Order: sequence, then C-alpha cells, then structure tokens
Amino acid sequence: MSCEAETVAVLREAGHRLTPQRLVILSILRHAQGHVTAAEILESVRQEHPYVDISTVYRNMSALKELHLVSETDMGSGEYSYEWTMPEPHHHLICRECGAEVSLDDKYLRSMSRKLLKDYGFRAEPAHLAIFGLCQTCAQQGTGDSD
Amino acid sequence: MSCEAETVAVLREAGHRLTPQRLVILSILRHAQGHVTAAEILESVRQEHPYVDISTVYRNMSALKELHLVSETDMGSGEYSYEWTMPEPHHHLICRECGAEVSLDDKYLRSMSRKLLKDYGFRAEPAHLAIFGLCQTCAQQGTGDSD
DNA sequence: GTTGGTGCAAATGATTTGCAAAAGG
DNA sequence: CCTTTTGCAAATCATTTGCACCAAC
Repeated sequence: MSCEAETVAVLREAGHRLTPQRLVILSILRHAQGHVTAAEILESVRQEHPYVDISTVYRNMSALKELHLVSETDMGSGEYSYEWTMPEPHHHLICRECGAEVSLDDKYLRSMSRKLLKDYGFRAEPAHLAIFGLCQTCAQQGTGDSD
Repeated sequence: MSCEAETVAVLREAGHRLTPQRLVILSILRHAQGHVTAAEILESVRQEHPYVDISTVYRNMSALKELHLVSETDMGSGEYSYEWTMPEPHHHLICRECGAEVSLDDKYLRSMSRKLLKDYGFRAEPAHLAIFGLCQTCAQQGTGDSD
C-alpha cells in the first residue's frame, strides 16, 4: 500500500509519532468502507490490541481531523461518524425513518456549491454533507403526501 | 396569535395535553428567531416557571419533533439546536473557522432536492440543512487555496 | 533523553429515564 | 378518575482530560 506511506509522511510532517495503535487505527479507517463511529473503531482495534482505550481513538481522530485525513460527520444518531477522506467527495442521504443511508455523488451538490461561492464567497466543504429526509420506501409506507 | 391555536390543535390531535410549561416552551420557540439549544430554552422558560426541569424541555422537544413542529439540527457544537418549523424552508451556512452563520434560501437547494426525488425517490427534508465550510473572511485570512 | 502517546480513571456535558406526585381532560 | 406530564434525582452515553508511565525518534 504505497498510499499508506503517504499518510505516514503527512503524520510525520505534523510531528506525530507512529505508534502501533495509531497504525492500526489508520488501517481500519482506510479499509472501512463508509463511516464508522469511535466505538466501532475501538472494537476493531481491540481485535489486534485488546487494551487500547477509547480515549486513544478519540485523540487520534482529533489529530487526523486536523490533518484533514478523516472527516467527522453527525449522522443524526447523537454520536459522530468518522470517515477516511475520499479522493472523490461524496455525501449522504439519510432516512429519518428507517435510518437507511445512501452515498450521494458530489455532482448533485456541485452547482449549488458554485453558487454559494459566487453569491456568498462561502467555500462549502466538499465532503460529507448529511442530507436528511424520507427514503422512497418509508415515504410510500407513510402518508406519502400530507405527512 | 391565531397560529398558536393551530399548534394547540395539532397537539390535541396527537393526544397531548396543554400544560403551562408546554405552552411557555411553545411560545419561546415560536418567538425565538433562529435556533435555540435546550439549555437556552430552559433559561427562558425559567423566567416564567423557575421549577421547570431540563428533562421537560427535552421531552417536549421530542414530542414537537415528532409532530414536525420543530426541527432539530446539529450546528456542529456537540449539542442540538431546535427551531420552530418555518413557513419558508431555509438552511444554514456555517463557517468551520469562525462559527459564523448565514441563512440560506431554499432556492439553492431546490433543484438538487428535485433531482434527489427523481433519481432516488428520496424526499429531502425541506428545512435545516447545515452546510459547513469556510466563510469568505476566513477563506481570505487562511491560505485561500492550498488549505 | 525529550517529547509526544497511551491506558486508566475520573470528570464533563448533553440527553434520557424511573418514579411518585400533580394536573389536564 | 384515568392518563399524561412533571420535577427530581439518578442513570446513560459520548467525549474529554489529568496523570503517571511508556515508547518513538
């Protein structure tokens, strides 16, 4: 994995050390498809390092966030989700009803982002907008209109 | 306020009672411009009802959410904000750097929402998307490009 | 050897819940 | 009356922090 070397370099640059715990966390983040919570990361980490503490996970998330290597999102469940920064920005449709999630290509947001920059000078973060609503299934099961 | 009567009717329909606490909370929500946190609501409520507990605020928010009378948003501060459901849907641009907030008209989202419905059958909630990014001021102060 | 990282435990802050009493319909 | 709602206190849950020790560089 040559890309891991790149990550390592970024961490080094920032004056961070490469502890085994950190490397395991990195590996988990990079191999997880989609977002994971701190608790989920911990669970995975512990398969290799049983005594790792949740605070270590949080501290690493904090460091990785600052380096823009991971992004933090509120998926609406009260706890944050973390995701390895993707080469292609993308977003999430989240159903309020059933919690289903769909990845959404950035192209849906691109024209809006452009307008925001033009009209407000606001640089929307390219990744990880969480759009809440009702998925097709739930919309059909519900009233479908009045609700 | 005739609109309050309407709200009351909705609550009644749902089998909820009209306690003074609830009415005060409703009034605060309706008269607050913008979003307020549970703690802020409590503070206001206590000016009239000093004994009200934070749990009452949360329980009411929960009930009001279900009736779509208020919306809950994570403004990125670790605590939720609540807002009376507005007649005109709108959204928020939030600067990651300085925390500045700008209300954003729904028109910026409308074409995207339409596409989401068409392509995914997903009914995006009309209100309260929180879009994070960098405001003009902070973007200029920062690197402006590489960061 | 320095300095940053870790595990542990305890603190924090937000939200939720159990319960008995109070109040709405 | 019957059921919801409330206040209180205690419980949870996610996240943060202080500290002594350990490890990376």
